[in-house]
Amino acid sequence: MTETPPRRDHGVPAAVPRVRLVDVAREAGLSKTTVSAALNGTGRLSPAVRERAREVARRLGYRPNPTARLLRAGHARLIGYAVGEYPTGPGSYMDSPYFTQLTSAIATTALRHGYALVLLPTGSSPDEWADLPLDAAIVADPLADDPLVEGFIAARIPLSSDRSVEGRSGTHWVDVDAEAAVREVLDHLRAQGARRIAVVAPDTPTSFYTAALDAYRRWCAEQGATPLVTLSTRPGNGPAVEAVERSLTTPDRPDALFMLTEANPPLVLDAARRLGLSVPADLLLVCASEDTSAAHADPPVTTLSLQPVSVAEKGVELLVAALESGSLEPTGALVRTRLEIRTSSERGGEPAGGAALRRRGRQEAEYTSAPPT
Amino acid sequence: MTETPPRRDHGVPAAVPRVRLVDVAREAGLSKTTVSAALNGTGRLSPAVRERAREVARRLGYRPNPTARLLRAGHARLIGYAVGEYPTGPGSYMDSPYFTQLTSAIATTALRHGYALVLLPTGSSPDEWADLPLDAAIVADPLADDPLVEGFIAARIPLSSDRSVEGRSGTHWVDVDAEAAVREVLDHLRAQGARRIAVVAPDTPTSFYTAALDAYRRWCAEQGATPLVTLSTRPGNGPAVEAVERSLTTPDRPDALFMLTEANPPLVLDAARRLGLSVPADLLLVCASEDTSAAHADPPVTTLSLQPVSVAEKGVELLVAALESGSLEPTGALVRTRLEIRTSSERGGEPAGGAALRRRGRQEAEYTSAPPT
DNA sequence: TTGAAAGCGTTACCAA
DNA sequence: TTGGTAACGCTTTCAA
Repeated sequence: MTETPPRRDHGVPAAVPRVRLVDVAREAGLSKTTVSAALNGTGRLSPAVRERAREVARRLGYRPNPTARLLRAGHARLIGYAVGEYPTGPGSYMDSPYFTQLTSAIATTALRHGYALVLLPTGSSPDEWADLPLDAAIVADPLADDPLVEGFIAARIPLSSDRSVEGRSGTHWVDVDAEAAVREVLDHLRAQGARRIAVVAPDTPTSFYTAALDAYRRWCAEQGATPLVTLSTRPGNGPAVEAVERSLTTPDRPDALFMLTEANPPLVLDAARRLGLSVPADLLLVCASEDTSAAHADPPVTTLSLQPVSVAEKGVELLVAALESGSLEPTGALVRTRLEIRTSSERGGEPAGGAALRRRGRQEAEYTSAPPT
Repeated sequence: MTETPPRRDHGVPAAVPRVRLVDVAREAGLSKTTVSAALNGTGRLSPAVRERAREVARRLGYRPNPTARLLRAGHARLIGYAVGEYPTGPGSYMDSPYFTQLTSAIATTALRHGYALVLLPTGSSPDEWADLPLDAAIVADPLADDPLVEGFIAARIPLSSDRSVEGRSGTHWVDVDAEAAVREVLDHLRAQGARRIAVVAPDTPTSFYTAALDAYRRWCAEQGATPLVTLSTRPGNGPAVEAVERSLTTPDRPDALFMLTEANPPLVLDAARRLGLSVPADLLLVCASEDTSAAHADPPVTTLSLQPVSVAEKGVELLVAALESGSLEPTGALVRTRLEIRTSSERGGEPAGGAALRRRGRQEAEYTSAPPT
């Protein structure tokens, strides 16, 4: 006989009492075990029984309880995700194309490996996610002594983050090769004839920007050049544009600008234009940005991509590998950036307007104008 | 005596056998019940015992198993989130400021109500999330007969989406008032002197764009004006800019442009400039966009905000209210858009460059240039 | 004040 | 081939 436990509802008033495995079993005149095997395609069951169990389950609208399965399975296939940067400021990290692409790619990659991503609040305390059945976590751009990072490590939850966690048990890191990236940009600008290369960078302790500024200063020292650094103190396009204006109106007016601060490239061009500077004739421009508008700007803007997709993939892969193998061995990887050279940083490049005029030549036939009513 | 069940490891090789409640109980010489009460602050325990239990738990590094608590509690406080638009195209929905702000706001609002968001893949089949213990789901901009929407409804998982789910049991909808939005924009442009208002819209079946185009055509009919519609067929800034160029080179050249397609506003200005059109003197411009660069463009661009934050808040609130009350009663809400009028749509507005020249006057002292090395 | 035992809903082992 | 029973780890009722 199958047991018939009396149901004692507790908690939220359940509108419809959920159909459980026992309910299906009772209705089908089978045992829980048999029905479970039938639905999961496991065990050795006669086709007739299997089909009957399935039919009854379908008829009753049975849905296995995910939480119960999770408890049995011992893992939830859930990865927590948080971004450490800009803990306070207005406008979340989602305003940055770098972070949106990173977030999107992490979610996609995790999903491909069978894990779903749980969005955690920036700057939250470890207690808030203690009730979530997370198998692992990813913290992008952690703050110094990030409470989230420390919390996950203390909870022995495998963690993927940046180089600041290097070597700690159960952690994995991915970082961008800032040194190489900066050198590539500066060497490129110098080869194009730039002699006074200014940099606009955000005033954050984020590892990439710190490392990038260090690399810039080293490069300047090697070249015997004067570092020209302007800091943008708050996130957002407004402050970034102001920083550009300040940078370009310096006594020793630069002949090239390397925007490390993430800003909308057309806006940077606007700023230069307002100051009477023609890009690339008077000013070479390179923007560290993932903004797709760079390619369509006038002139198209050279960008340094921090390759958020690669960072995401590597971070997830290291984490998943450790998860599957059960290893606590820390691992890490360095990702190469990508310099996409466009007109804005090529001495002798076409001035603004050129590309557009050409484009107007091959007007497409897709135009649809509704007829007069 | 406390039971001492032999641990039989199964599944992934656990590097460190997790500390369970019984382990703490045994070590402290107490029962599971007592330790549980001590840690949760429930029951009536002597301060001494409570402290001892806590001390032992701390010493052993005990972490309650979230899944087990969830099974008891009957809910996971997890909300699934997916976006239906652009199921195939390259570049995810995360490329759009509207969706990033929506996503960010939904996550924040949900968290504030005690729910965490689980990112689901766009266009996934219902099987893929069947193992996730979701209490509810949100599908932004669902496709027609979206499999995700149908799956959630079939699984009796409370759902928040757009108006297409209106009236179905356990569903909630939030939509933007497209009709009112379009009328406000067109009336504004007409009041500024526009007579031939062109529209560029994406070629998607998304409810907002469909409704907006309908409203535009109705308005034109009322005014006895000719609808001038150009469709941008693919997502992204490139196709949007091309559509703008097509729209502005029409035989009956428009004197105002209403960009429904989400594009980077400075890029739209660029396109107009390349065609020899000065904004706002020759062309009034309004962009439906959440892009913050609109305010900093030259001239600043008037935007129609679809208020993703309001949409997010309302959607989550309706869902949470239903979750807490256990009601299956469908609910819904209409959100008002917001027209942010700037120079680009004001006849007689300041030409490009003006704002910047003023700004250069009050140069700030924040500039930091490193001294020569 | 403390603790034994009964669930929560599922899957896996092993006996019938 | 099928089914009883014992976990998974926790909270809670109820009896001592």
